[in-house]
Amino acid sequence: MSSEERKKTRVTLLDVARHANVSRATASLVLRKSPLVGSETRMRVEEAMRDLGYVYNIGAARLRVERSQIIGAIVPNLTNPFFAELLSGIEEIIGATGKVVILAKSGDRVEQQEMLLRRMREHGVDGVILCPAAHTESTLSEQITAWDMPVVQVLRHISFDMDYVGADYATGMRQAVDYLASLGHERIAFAVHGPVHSAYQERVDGFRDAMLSRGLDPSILIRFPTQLGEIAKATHLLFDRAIRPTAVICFNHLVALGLSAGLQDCGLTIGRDLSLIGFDDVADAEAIRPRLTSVSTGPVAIGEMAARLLVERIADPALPPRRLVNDTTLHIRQSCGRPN
Amino acid sequence: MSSEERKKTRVTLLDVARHANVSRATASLVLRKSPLVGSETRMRVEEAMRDLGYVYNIGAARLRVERSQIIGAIVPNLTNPFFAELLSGIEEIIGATGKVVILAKSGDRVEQQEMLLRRMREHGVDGVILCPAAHTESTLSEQITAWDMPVVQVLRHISFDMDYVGADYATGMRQAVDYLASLGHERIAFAVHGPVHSAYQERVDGFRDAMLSRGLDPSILIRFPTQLGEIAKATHLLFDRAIRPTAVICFNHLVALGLSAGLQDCGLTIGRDLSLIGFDDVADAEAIRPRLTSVSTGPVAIGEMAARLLVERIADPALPPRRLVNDTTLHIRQSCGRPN
DNA sequence: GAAACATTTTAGATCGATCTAAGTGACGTG
DNA sequence: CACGTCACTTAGATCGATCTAAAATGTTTC
Repeated sequence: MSSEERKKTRVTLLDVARHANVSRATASLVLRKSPLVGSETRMRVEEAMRDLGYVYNIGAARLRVERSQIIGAIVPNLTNPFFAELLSGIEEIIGATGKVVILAKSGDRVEQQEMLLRRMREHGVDGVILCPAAHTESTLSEQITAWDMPVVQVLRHISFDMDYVGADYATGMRQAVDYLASLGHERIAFAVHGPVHSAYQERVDGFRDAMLSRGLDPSILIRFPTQLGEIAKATHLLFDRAIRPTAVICFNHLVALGLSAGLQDCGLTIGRDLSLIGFDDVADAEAIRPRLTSVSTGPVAIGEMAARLLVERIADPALPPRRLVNDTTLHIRQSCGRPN
Repeated sequence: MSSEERKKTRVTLLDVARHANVSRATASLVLRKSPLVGSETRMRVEEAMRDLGYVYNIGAARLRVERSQIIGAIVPNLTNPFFAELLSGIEEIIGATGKVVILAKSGDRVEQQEMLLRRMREHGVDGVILCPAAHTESTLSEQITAWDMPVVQVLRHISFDMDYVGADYATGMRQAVDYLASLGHERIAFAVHGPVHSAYQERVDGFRDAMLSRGLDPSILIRFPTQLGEIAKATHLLFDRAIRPTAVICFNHLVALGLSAGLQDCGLTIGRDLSLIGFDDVADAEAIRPRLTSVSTGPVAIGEMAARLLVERIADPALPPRRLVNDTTLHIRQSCGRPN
């Protein structure tokens, strides 16, 4: 009993081998489904594994072979459903390839992100899917290549030397602007918030380009607070300017939800008094009434694409860097009408 | 150059030791901040680490010492913001202790969950935070103790032999029922959905008890579809019965969002024509108008509690199993009024 | 100057897998 | 019957850390 208890040691491949009357090497071959072992032997070993309740020790294997079967995912934030959906896509694909994903949030803080990258290297991850924290220096990319660690950037990019998967923000913006323009809107505001990063810049640029190409004034950029509750309270910012917009495009789903609530709080009717277009269309946004016309960027699909890209990158590190942008779709619902 | 290239081997502790003119053992002691090494030596070694860009290899260390610094988290689903917030709490605490979390979703499928548990064992996780898939057999708990793997159950429980952290669903239900009753409601429905599990049962039981103790009919249980969009479309189920409820308590935030949307689609005014109480109050629910009166269960806090419990459990596996329930709070907002 | 002691340092075994290179038999062939 | 082939099987080194037990060094004491 006491000797049983002290012998808390896990079942090892050697135990299996002994139990099956073969060598450690043969047992290892069975484990890796090598065609070299005879079928009778194979069966005996597999039975031994079952009998002893053997569990493969990836950590030990990894020491020899250069593959940990772990990949990392670093996102700014998890409470934002947009990133949660992204992660869901990542986990789906990575899990299907038999790997496992280590999750971490940077809080959009560069030092935290640095710490996480180091921690992941310590764990010997095979690669990382990184949504770079705002204000990440582009030199990070050089460090990463120096470490030769496969990395795919998602949603935001800091360098052209690494793979990137994101949404086609420019087209999304154009879809939104075109639609509003087609309804007759001319004074269109872009309601932004959060830190500046590539995706922010692309949306702002996309907005500007789309507006200019229609001959409209692209300068109505209004900056809102970070938190959902605060955004709703700050709705008045829309009306504080000399030129009052007749339509608003929202930076992301948080701004969309916030303004949708805030406008109703002001007693305004969305779609009649003011047109509103959302961005990023996460699942919960379906529940907003009036239904939000919105540009959908497909976070789950982006996560899946990023995961696939990373897997390919790990398989062949020599591949030239690729950039994938997911198409956006304008879902026309009820939050837009003609200007008045 | 070519010899440099082929020497792609990572910097090891032995390299550091040689560079600092000490033995591997000493370098290892420095790494672990042992007080045994002289300060001059320590500095020399630390400098060598910096010079060579040494990265600790946790995997190798783990082979000797029984600690992988990895914990697992298994949830049914990630696109549901409730679980995302839970995860955020978990990551926060685990990350702060220097560990790392492996994330996986079971899709509420028992076989998938089994596969994930095995995979995590293969990775040698120090423990797992598990939200058991619906229909998980309680025998799983025996297996887990046989593996002697520290596990904390969250939100749902299948066994009293393992730690558990959840919300105080019974009290939450009582708060909701009491509040509605105090407004004069007598025909209160409970709108449920999803698979049956302990948390489901606790809510249903809580509802029944609370209703009975007020002398009210506890039998108005209405079952809704799984998807948000479907729920809204199924709103009519509320009115299909002989006795028409004047108030509805929602099983979770999905049902709350769905019905909130569905009722507005029916042209009803929430709070006047029908009172609605939400459950689980996730961040995005703030954007619903009229503002949803809701029982908040605090997923982030639950995640944090679970993580702390797991850390303690890992430190002392002999601890008796504990059960923690997080208090619920009724947030009174605008979705309830007197019956008419 | 030897013994006793404290302070640092180290050689070598070890964890649990994989990989290389070599070793068995059994069988067919010239 | 020696030899090459084929189909398996295996001993032993190896990955990069930790740990034990012992050695080297310096200090004090008698």
